[in-house]
Amino acid sequence: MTQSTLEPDRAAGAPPNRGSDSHAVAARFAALSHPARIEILKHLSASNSCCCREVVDRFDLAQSTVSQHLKILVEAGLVRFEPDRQRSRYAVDRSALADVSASLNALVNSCCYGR
Amino acid sequence: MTQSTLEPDRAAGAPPNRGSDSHAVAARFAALSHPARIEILKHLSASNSCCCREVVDRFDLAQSTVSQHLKILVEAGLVRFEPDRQRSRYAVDRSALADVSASLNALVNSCCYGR
DNA sequence: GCCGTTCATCGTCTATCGCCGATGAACGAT
DNA sequence: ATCGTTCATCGGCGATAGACGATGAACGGC
Repeated sequence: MTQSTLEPDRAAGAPPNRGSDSHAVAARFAALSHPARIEILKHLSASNSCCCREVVDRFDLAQSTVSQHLKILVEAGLVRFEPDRQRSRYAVDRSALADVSASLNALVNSCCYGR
Repeated sequence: MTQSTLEPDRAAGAPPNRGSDSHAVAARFAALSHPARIEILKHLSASNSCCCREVVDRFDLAQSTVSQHLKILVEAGLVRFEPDRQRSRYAVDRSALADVSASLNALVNSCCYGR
């Protein structure tokens, strides 16, 4: 819906400019667009990897809420999920995060290349 | 609402990590979390500054929709607005954009400092 | 003075977000 | 076998996002 003419090179079989597809980039930013998720990311990275519960009693959010936030981060590819028995492991995907950063840098550069 | 314990160092008189307040950062990412707004940003920067109309007939969105997107970008501080008669001028605030990029870099670094 | 253009704003609609409590599955420990 | 813990998912609720058309103000040109 509403993808309209935003991505003219979308329908074609072209695998064009990886890393600067507006939809993909926007989706990643969306995952970062909530303070709770940013804090969760920090927390995850501080303690190399966490289970859900660990996050839950750090921030006072309901377990279901935290689970959802984690899911969003996972689906955005920013966090890797490893279902280890009960203690499912959530860990920051540092390269993915660096990737987003690179995308943003690219955007900033494309906005400043002339000067 | 729901700011709860997300910012543990909020209530104290501490002026702690300016520039990495999760709320502020998240708000900027929110502005970037829509493909149309990313494309608009690119367009704005390509043609140094634009009026609303110019953006409107580049992307096929209603004028009101574009106006809203621009407003969101302005309110996020990513775009500067100069009401020049009819042809209101919208221009990317490059330093603000660089700032967001820096915030994200900081986040990435804080996620990778150990390795 | 009158018309066309530009644009911000309002009202409306639908879809999604963000939160929660409840539920049920999976597993560990006793 | 049973109980407690962990966690993903569902359903519901209020709020917000994103889209549009319509409206009215401001201005330029005729």
